Amino acid sequence: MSQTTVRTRYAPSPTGIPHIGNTRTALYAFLLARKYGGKFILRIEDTDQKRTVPGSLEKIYEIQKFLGLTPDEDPQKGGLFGPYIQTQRRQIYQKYVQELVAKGVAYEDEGAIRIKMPKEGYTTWHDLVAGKISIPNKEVDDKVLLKSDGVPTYHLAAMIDDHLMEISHIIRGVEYIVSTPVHLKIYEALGWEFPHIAHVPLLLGPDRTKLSKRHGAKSVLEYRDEGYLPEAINNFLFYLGFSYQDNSALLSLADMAKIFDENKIQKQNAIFDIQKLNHFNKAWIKRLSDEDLLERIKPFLKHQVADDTLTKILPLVKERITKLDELDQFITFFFDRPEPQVQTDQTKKYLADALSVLEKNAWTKEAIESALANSANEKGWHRGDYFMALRLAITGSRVTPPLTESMLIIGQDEILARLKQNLA
RNA sequence: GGCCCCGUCGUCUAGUGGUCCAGGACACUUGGUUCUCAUCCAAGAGAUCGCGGGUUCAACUCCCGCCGGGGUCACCA
Repeated sequence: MSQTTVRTRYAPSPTGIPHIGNTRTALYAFLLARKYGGKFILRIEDTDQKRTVPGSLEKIYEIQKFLGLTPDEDPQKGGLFGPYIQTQRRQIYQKYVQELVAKGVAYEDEGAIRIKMPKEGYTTWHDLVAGKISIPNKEVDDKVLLKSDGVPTYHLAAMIDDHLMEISHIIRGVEYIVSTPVHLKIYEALGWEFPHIAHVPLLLGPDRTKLSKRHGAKSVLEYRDEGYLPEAINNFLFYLGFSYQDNSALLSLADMAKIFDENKIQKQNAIFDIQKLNHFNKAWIKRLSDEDLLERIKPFLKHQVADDTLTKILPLVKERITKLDELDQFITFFFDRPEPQVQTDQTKKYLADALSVLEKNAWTKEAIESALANSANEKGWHRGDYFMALRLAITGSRVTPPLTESMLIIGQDEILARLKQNLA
């Protein structure tokens, strides 16, 4: 490695939308490159044509863009080591397969080329995550390197590419641990120096089984559509397998890159805990500036709301929502007059009183608040009950943003109308 | 099943022989602030450190066995 720059890669196969566990691995690869001022490469491993799902590539780009995990080199923007799509590199692999065969490290078998693995001894390496790993060679069979149709398998293509693209750190999932001896063998046979390697653990579902599509594992895109912020997702993923301070600090990608340590990635599988994600999302929403939140919330609104109105509403609700998609329902009463509530004799008294107060009162927060509170006090009424009756009549809900501020936004005429309607 | 990896509160973790009858965070409970909710503040509950043996004056920390979980055994990645 020595003086060479750090280059990491995220190499998904376009066989569907990567789920959030894969994305965590991508995040770590990204952070490692950023930490050392290196390069982060996105490479597409599409050697299994049969499993390729159309549209996957676009989704992969979409996820990276959404999270801000921008590659320095990828199929779109290119780079010095392209092409970055393996099926476009087929001729490159041929040369190395021949070299492997010539050296007696690989052999033909029914039209395919297999690597010849030793039958005894152990293959041992230092894994950045697990430490020393040792696998008996007899457990590793002669993997196919080049399929009979001339297309390379992962084992061959990924290793040739990692070397040619000068990858300094291979960061991938634990499922590749057992085939690492094959990869080491290829590097060794070709006389190349093996990169640092880290096998990061899995993300498990709440039932402790591997997160997968059939267990409802979602992609980042689905979380985005529910109203999770990219900042929150990154922050959550970062702490799921890495520890820093109190494990709840709000960190930007730049912050994370600074403190990330490839030697301190957790060894054990982590369980996906939606509550922790929710915590980060809520915290990040709260931290967003009103202007920023305004733009981000728009795609989630069914109501047509003018910017200046939304600007007034946002401060009242931003620390009351966990996800962006919760806001719309929360602010409905600002625009739609709720159905009249069922009133008791007592709540009618409250509303009639409030109506008489509000009809002639100055229309400011302080004036409304004190007038209403004073009136309730004079009658000897419980303020909470009094305001709740008002809240229900005006918003149709027991859980709302602050009442007086909301009233100001809705406007005096409409407020009076709603009260009258409830008294009718 | 063979091989490999892992095993501290529900969850994410701190912890590398004594300062840990185990600390923090999220979630949870309670109280305070408050017109509701949320925020914020405070307090609390929650882990016999997977189990059993060793080694040691002393182990969550070292060794062995067991159990549990996961990964992998494709011309998939």
